[in-house]
Order: sequence, then C-alpha cells, then structure tokens
Amino acid sequence: MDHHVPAVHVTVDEVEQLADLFSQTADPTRLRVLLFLLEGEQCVCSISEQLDVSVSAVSHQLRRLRTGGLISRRKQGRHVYYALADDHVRTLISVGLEHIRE
Amino acid sequence: MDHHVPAVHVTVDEVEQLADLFSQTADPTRLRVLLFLLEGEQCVCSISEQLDVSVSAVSHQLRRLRTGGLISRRKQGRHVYYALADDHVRTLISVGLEHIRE
DNA sequence: TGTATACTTGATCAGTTGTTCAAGTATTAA
DNA sequence: TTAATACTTGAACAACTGATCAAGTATACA
Repeated sequence: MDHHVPAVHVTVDEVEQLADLFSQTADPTRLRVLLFLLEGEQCVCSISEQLDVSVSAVSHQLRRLRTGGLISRRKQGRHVYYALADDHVRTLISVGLEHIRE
Repeated sequence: MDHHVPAVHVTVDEVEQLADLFSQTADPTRLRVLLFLLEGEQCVCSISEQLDVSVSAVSHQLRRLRTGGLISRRKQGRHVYYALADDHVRTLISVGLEHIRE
C-alpha cells in the first residue's frame, strides 16, 4: 500500500445489514418522513399531510422504517406517534448532504 | 418545540439526490465494491475476483457508481482502475457501521 | 350502542433493479 | 495479422419495490 489506510473489517452479515440500512434512506418518501421526524415526534396523519402522501402509503413506509430500527412508535389515544430511534439518522443525512452539496 | 433542534433545510431536488446517493450503497454488491476500494484503487478483474462476481456484473455496477459520482476511473493499458472519488464514502460507511453495531 | 377518527394490513400491479448472456470494443503480444 | 486479455454494452428476465385500493382493527365520543 502506498498510503496508510486504516483497514475496515466488515463481515458478510454486516454487509447485508448495511445495505438494508441504506435501503431505508434510499427512497424519497421514507427520506422525507425521516427529515420531517428530525423536527420531532409526529403522528401518522401529520406526516401524511406534510408529505402529501396517502395515510396508507405512509403507514406502509413507517412499518418498514420501524422494522429497520430507524424509528420508534408510541400510541396515545387514537393517534400513533413516530420518532427517530436515535441520532444516527441525523448524522447519516448530514454526511449525505455534505456529499451532494460538495 | 420542547428541545432545541437545529433545523435541516432540504430542497425537493436535494431529497432526490440524497435518495439516489443512498441507493448506491443500498446494494450488497456495490457496497462490497466500495468496501474493497477503501483499500485503494483496483482494476475490474481484481474486483470481480475478490467479490466472486462476474466481470460483466461488476462492470455494470461500476458504471452505476461512476455515474453517481462515488468512484473515478483511470485507464492504463488493457486495465481500467477504479477508485473512490472522495472520502465521503468512507464516512458514510463508518456512520452506517456505527449504527448497526450499536 | 352506533358512528367517526386514526391507523393498519393484504392483495394487486406497474415500474424498477440486478444478474446473465451474447456480442461488442480496445489494447497488447506473438 | 491473428489471438488473447480486459473491459463494456444492450437485451432479456426474474425478483423486488412502492403506491393504491378495499377491508380490517382500535380508540374516542355522543
């Protein structure tokens, strides 16, 4: 090696998990959901209204994001509130934005 | 707002670009290509051999990554060498790994 | 109890994705 | 020139994805 490059050890299983993580942020609708959740916890109807996407479509995507561990769920009365599971999403989006904005 | 959360301003066009960026890292094969390129510039046949994926399949994915601006290309004789375009990929993967490894 | 609101779920289906295969170009060496 | 190596390209096709629609569950309220 000409330059000293720190080695990155990634198992086969981790590659799959990584690809799955990036798949979740690879869809514009899901990305918009996550961007909206950066502002704080939101219920399904708010997300639907904000993104101008049907409640059903939003619900399907929220399920995907929840299964993927990116968001958490809280029920209160008739409403279901979703929130970012941790701060990794914010970091991921920041790094992505840095890249496309050069 | 209860907590002070720094606002993230993202245009409609940037959402598409972001989704496209994450789409590139959302496929296991492309991810493995990028991980291998973290070790330095590599020719197509090396990548094909390392990943145990056909030269054609690798070439198709390299084209995708190049169009997406994640890697660069250099021809030398019969060989074509690919390398990471910048260090954002490394950061993106690091953040992703941090997330899945908790 | 009945009705409205809030959300979920499964099926369907058009559009997209990734691999394979066959045929191509480009460079090198005999 | 011929042959081999290194890579690219386009078509084909199975697998996957995301929105829609219709029907469901759950909670609140009159």
